[in-house]
Amino acid sequence: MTITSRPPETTTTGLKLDDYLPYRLSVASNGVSGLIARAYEDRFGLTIPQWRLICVLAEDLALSQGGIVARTGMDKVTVSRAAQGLLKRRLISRRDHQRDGRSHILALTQEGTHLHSEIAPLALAYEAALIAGLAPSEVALLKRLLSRLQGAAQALGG
Amino acid sequence: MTITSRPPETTTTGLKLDDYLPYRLSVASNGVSGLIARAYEDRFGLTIPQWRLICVLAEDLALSQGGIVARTGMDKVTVSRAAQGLLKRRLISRRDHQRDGRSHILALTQEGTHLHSEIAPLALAYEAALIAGLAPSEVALLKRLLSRLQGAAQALGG
DNA sequence: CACGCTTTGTATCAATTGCAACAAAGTGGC
DNA sequence: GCCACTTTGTTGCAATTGATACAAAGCGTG
Repeated sequence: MTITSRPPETTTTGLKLDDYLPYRLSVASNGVSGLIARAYEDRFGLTIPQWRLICVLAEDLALSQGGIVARTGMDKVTVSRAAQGLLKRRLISRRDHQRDGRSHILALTQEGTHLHSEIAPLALAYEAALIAGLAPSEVALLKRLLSRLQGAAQALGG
Repeated sequence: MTITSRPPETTTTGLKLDDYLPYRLSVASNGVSGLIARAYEDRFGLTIPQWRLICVLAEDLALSQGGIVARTGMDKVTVSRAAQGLLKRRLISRRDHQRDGRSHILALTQEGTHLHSEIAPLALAYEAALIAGLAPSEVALLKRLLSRLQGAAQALGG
């Protein structure tokens, strides 16, 4: 909530938490992620990683797990577990790769495709609600800035 | 990395992961948080929650744990454990509240204040590096938009 | 083809997280 | 003043997470 009036200032350092970008970013992201995660979990029994897999496969049709890792930056362990969960529910299928016995090709089943088409409008509605009141140009700028931050973080540490 | 060229599109739904704001927000935030977390952990042995407590106490001088929860939105368990860790290292002190025997007042020790003044420049340097190349007006807008998103998420979900 | 090296995915483990239950203290109606 | 209700902070527990180690398969040089 961050309600309280903030009287005394001691810092000579010029660091104020409420103005510190990484903090703001984290708080905003946690709020949004929490909201979305609860929605998917409650209504469809999907975790965020599972939902991401479904989205990626809906876009790219078929990928190996390594391909999903490259595409999303998720951890390979996370992808592996998400894939196992989706497999159990038969939302994705898993064919052996012809040329590479280690690798498998993941793709949405019909059921998975159906679920995706069912959830996508909800996801878009959430996004729309979040950005309600913002000008399209502001949203575009926001996305550009987020990419920039992500790139800078990666360059600095990754 | 998100390197690959993205040829085939199957979605009739208009949902593209790379363009989906909650996803972008989460990826950017994780990248930035990870960077910062590693820096604090490696160089000072502080977790992010601990660092937040230090910042809040540097700004507000003295607060109960409940006050910190109200101020930051952190979970009370997280605050409790962060406080325990800082207490063990004598970076904060803990006086009994006069009127309320359940509550304690946390404040930075001299050592804690010193550590804060040591870390703050590093924190600011990271922020500066992240937003290098952005116009101040863009940064200001970014912060406003993040607040907006956070508020919207809270309003939608509780 | 044999040997080392890389790559793909899984399993194991330790740390972090947040919810729920709890003890201790405070508040208020009667 | 007593009894129910709230508030503050801690503890226990179960789930999630990611780093590490690993098995299985491919690659490549001789």
